[in-house]
Amino acid sequence: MIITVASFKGGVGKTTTAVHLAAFLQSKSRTLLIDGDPNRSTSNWAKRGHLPFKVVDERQAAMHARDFDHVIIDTQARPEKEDLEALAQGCHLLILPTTPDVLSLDALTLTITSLKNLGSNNFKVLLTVVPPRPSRDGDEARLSVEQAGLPVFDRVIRRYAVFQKAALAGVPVCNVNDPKAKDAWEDYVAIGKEILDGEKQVRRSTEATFARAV
Amino acid sequence: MIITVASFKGGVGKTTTAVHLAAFLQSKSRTLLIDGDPNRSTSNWAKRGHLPFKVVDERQAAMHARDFDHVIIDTQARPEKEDLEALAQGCHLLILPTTPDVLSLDALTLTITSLKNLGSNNFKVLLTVVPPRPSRDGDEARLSVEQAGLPVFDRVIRRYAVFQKAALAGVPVCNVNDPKAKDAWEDYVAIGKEILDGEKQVRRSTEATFARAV
Amino acid sequence: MIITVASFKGGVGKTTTAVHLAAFLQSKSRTLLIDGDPNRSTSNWAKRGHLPFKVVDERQAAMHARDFDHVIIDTQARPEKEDLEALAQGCHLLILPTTPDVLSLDALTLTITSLKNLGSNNFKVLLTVVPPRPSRDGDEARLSVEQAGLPVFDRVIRRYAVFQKAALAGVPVCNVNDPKAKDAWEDYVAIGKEILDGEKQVRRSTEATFARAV
Amino acid sequence: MIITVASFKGGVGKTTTAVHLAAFLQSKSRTLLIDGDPNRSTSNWAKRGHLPFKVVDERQAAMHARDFDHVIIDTQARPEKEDLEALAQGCHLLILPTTPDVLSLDALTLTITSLKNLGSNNFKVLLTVVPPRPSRDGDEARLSVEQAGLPVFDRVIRRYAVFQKAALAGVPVCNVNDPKAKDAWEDYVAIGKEILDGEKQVRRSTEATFARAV
DNA sequence: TGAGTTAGAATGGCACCACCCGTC
DNA sequence: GACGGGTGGTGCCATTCTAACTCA
Repeated sequence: MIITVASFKGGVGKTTTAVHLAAFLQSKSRTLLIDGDPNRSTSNWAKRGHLPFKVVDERQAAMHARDFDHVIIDTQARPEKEDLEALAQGCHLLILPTTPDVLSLDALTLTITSLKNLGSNNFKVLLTVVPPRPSRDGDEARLSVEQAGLPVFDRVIRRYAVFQKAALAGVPVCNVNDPKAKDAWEDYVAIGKEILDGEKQVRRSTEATFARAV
Repeated sequence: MIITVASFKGGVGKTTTAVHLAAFLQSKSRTLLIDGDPNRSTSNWAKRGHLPFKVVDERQAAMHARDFDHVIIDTQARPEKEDLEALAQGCHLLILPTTPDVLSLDALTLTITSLKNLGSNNFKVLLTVVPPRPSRDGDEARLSVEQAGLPVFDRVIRRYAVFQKAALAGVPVCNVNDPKAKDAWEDYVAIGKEILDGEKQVRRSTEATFARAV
Repeated sequence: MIITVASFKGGVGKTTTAVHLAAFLQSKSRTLLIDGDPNRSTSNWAKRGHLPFKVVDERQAAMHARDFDHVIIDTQARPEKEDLEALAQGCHLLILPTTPDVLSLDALTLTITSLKNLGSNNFKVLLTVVPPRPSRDGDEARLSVEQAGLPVFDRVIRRYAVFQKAALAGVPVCNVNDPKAKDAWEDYVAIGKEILDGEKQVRRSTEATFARAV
Repeated sequence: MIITVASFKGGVGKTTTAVHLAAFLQSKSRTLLIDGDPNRSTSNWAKRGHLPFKVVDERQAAMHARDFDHVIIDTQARPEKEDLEALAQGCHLLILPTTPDVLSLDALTLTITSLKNLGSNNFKVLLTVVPPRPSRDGDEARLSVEQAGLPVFDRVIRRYAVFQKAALAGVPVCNVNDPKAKDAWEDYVAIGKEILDGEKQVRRSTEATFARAV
């Protein structure tokens, strides 16, 4: 499965998302992370410590892609509208992490609408860096995104300091010694399961269609 | 005075910084904000409510610039290394807002070092979205930036929910009805004063040099 | 006076026009050329030789604009429809150089019509790279543009090899040692005069309106 | 086999080389061309007419790479020194097309030397746009490159107008109706055979090494 | 004078850090 | 002595309550 992570704004946990989804998928099957971000943020993460999967430069994508079952692509920060379509067509699932603040949601809805109009249906919004209750930011953001007619992951990624600790240590959050590490990791595990479930569902419906056709 | 706000990552409060510095300077003298961000984030902020200063498109910069005493330029999100030099030369002060997390600081130090080597000395780092104590993130980030030999503002911008409220309302934070509005606004007032003090100091030293020369 | 030069296709003499109008206006008053083309074509022209006016990067526009009487803006190659309006509003006169071939004229009329509908009336088409008689391309192109209801400069810029020589040498044509240099330069002088005459006329009518109002 | 085509200057036939090598390899086995050039020159070529192989955007590389035996990557125009190493590591063979003029050769030797020092040995220079005899440019260029210790293809690509005709028609030269089409096509066929021979040789030596090891 | 509105104060929940303590 | 778990303190955020103010 090929998953692309893209965002219109930085600082929304794009790299964190790419790293942790790769970590989750690696626990299921051979996974490759392609670092397409010009700041090489994923490669730097790996360099500081150790990530349990292979990370390669985007210019080496074609060479390595065929040797892995899952490929996560961490893209550049600010895709143009026209880039989006290309990105969506280059993967099975396009994940768009977004923080629940006005500026990010603005940027999201403005640009995504064009994607929806293009007929792409292989993308999903992921709410990240969600502040703890009693802040209702997460719920409001979800509402706003759903009202725009965009698909959203059921689970959100909460704001935990342990994610920064993990970036500093160069490991995924599950390998950090911290009381909150488990909670943080479970957020991504839940997202990973949503992804795999979604894929199964797609396959089943495809097979059903195929069976009917026969 | 011409001030440019630029950053390597989004979501670090670039737009918020541009808007509030413009609001502060407007209280001193006629101020123009040039929206150079491709998502037009500043223009959208203004559209939702009312900002106490003029906002124009970057393509109209040359036309309006001469009518104002202060000009704030909100640039695009991800300048290349080579862009940075051009940006620095196009203003009296280049402000680089940064959040105190590892990924942002990485991006900052990597790219800025080249600026320092180029001999530019008209830039200053601004720590933004700093989490409250007892988190020591702000202090650690300051230390890290200072050790890299980069100039930093004394004051930092703290993480307050009221900033998002202000963005939503389309006004500067000082015009929001909220118990924390005053605290948030004072952070930017303090930065504004640091800027004006710095400018005075530069002028004084320039005049002194001139006087000596005569 | 602020003049923007924009075009929908490359290779229509956009840079050549910007450079020579700046050279003409500099002979009247302090003139600045802003290089807004991503390939930095004007800056490269200046780098190869010497231009009799100041050339700056677009990102330094706000800083320098106020120190000059005339500003010529050489924009990026391929503006979108929505960009056009912004460009038109950011200057006193928008010049659209066009070669007299079918493809260029097509692109021109299609896009400009929207400008006309927006009520902008501060733009003018300039026929460039016009082949010598007996080719009637120039006349036909003029007819076609006028029938579309678009304002055109009376004079056209003829196709002269000396323009390429000038670009190579990094100087305006008037400083090239060539028998045709004078003819080529006079084309731009005539355009420059049309521009200044137009401005005077506008001023006179504005003053007349004002007098009547009083 | 994964082949990357890169060059330091534009106008050296990078796109032409990528297209025709892909056309040749397609006649042997399933071949994919990845268009990594920001101006989408290859995609545009394909759009004008029809190319006998699949062309995809670089952002879709990971998705499609695994379904083809050969992959040709047409990279961006102006790689930095640091990019070169990454490019070389991302392919089995890095082809560097160069025209036999002083400026190009200069740029080539300067930058390549670093590659050679890095120990990369999977690259080869291809002389392109070589003018016909009696010009000795081709021979001199080959001499100069060989003296620099760089590997060069035995065959060169000659300058034929039919290449431009092919680009305009959106097909490979072999599908153009022109007396010179056969000659032009044979140049690339010869290069293609050199590449496949080289690969066989590498495989044989690898197997020999392996056999010895056993 | 009463009702609605608004500003300020108090409360509870959560996340973070620091400290303490027990165990190996 | 090092590591892990538990506890307390601080600060932000949202809610609720209360008090004062406005307007009819």
